[in-house]
Amino acid sequence: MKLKDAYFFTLREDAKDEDSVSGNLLVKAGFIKKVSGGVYMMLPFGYRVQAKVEEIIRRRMNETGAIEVKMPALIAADYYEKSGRLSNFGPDLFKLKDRTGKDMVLGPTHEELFAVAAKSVISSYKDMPFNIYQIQSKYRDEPRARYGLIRVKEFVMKDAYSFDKDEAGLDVSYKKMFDAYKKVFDDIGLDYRIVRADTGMMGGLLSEEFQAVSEIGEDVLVYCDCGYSSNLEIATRHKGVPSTEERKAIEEIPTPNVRTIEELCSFLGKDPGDFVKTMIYMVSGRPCAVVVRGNREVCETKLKKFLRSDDIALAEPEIVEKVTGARVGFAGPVGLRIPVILDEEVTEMRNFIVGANKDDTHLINVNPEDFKAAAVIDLKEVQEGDNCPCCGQPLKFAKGIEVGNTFKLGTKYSKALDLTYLDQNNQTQDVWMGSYGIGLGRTIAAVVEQNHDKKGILWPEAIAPFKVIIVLINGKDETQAAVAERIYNKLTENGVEVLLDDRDVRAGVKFADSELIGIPYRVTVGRGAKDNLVEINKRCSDVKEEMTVEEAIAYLSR
RNA sequence: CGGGAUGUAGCACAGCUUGGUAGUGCACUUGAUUUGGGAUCAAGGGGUCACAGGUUCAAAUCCUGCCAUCCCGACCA
Repeated sequence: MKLKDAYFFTLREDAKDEDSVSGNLLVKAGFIKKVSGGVYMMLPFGYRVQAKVEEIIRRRMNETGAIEVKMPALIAADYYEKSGRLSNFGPDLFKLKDRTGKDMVLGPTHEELFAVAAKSVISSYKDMPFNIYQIQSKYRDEPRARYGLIRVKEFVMKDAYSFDKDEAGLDVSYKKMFDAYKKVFDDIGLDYRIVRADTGMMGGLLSEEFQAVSEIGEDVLVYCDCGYSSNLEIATRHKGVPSTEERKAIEEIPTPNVRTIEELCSFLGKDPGDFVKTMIYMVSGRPCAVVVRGNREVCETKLKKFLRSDDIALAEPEIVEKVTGARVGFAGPVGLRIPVILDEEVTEMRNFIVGANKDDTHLINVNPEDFKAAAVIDLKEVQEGDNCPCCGQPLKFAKGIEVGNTFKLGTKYSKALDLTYLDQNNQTQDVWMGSYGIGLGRTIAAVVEQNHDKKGILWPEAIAPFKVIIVLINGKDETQAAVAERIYNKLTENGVEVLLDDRDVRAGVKFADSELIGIPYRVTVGRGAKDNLVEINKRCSDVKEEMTVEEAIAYLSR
């Protein structure tokens, strides 16, 4: 591509409405342009990068034997009604009507249609396994779009679905996809980590996330040198050592207007870890107390899983008062008449402090024997430094951007969608499904988050929009122009993707733009041209190397 | 959905408190001088001041409404 007559622009100033480094750089460098909140145009260079990512994914998918299809984005709502997801997705789903009033949705993900597609081919156990996938736009009405391409309302996703006759088959299909995903992200050159994740209420068997390590990541990754790796939502810790402290007599103490753990700590001169806090939740309309150590957070994912309900929320103050008989801030497990779910860590504690279910009052020297727990489970979030459940070493935390997810769905899904086959014994069986997604825009944004400097983007060669940019210093100098043209033609002939900056602007502008857009190799054609010499430098280093035109062509054609 | 901030030329902003009919930098056009790290000088073009009402002789400015964008929150007792 020659820049002079191309559709190309960059911005000199930061975009005022982009909050992330990647969003800002992609906008400044002219790769994307915001249309409205969470909706972007893909401009030529951005589109080229996306095409590169697509090709890498396509190659790795096809290697596994997966076959590409393309589903519509506009889908009759019936399909989602049947699967129960119309309500499940709730407000995140884009809903619309056609002119006859028929309800339609813009697909947020495509299990339904893929199941429909699979039905056409599956009737016998002999019809499996197979895997079909697509690269297509998804629509989700995010409550808050942000971070450039990272959280958007319309995005391109690769989604694949595997169909097997039994669990062993699913394991094989899953492993294939899992390995292919590693190759995809290795090819792209992303720094990522694979973590176990919650399977959610759709009832899968296993979910693993591919997380690009990044400070702006919205997920917390918990890991250990021993190999343990998990999303915070389901991470656990190694059990602690029970306290051997002698039991003391329970005692009521006045704590006027002390409502928060922090206030209580300064009031009593204790640490949050000396307290046990009690939170009143509403679970499908019924109150329930959740009890964890004072310096801990409740993990709602774990709670939901235990309660087998998605419908949980902290109770309103009025309910808390009704249930505990005290204002918010003084709830405790002793004497409560609602079910108490206790975090296992509390059973290791002795003589702790809890709310007394009485205004301005707490109890000290409380022990687990002093109240009844309906259940004792792990329902807290782990913290950095907690002991690894596998090896006991301190756990480490990192933040990640979820760029891919692999999912063993099992049969629950096919049951809901009535996807069955006949086995060797002429018995109807459920199909075992897996689903696998990669967010293209997120992947691109994550690459930029991980690969940039003050001057701009540093694309890994695998997904750079061009491999080489030729900076023609003075286009009016016929020798320079001829040399640049010769290199451009020769490289193009050799199959190298090359960009020629033949614009009639000053050299400084061309240098700055070449760095902003992050092309891996730059050829500078300037004063050396008359001696058949050019300069080469890599975007990722400051070293300039002078060589002859022929040497440069050979070097860049490798 | 709750709280906050912002909407003025293609981009980034000033002007608003104290109403008097719009400005700066970059970009753009023309000319000259420049020409290996975002040039200089000169002369220009471009804005129903987000939108809709209201107050006023007069509104970018004050009032009301509305839309959009961004931030924070949307669970810690």
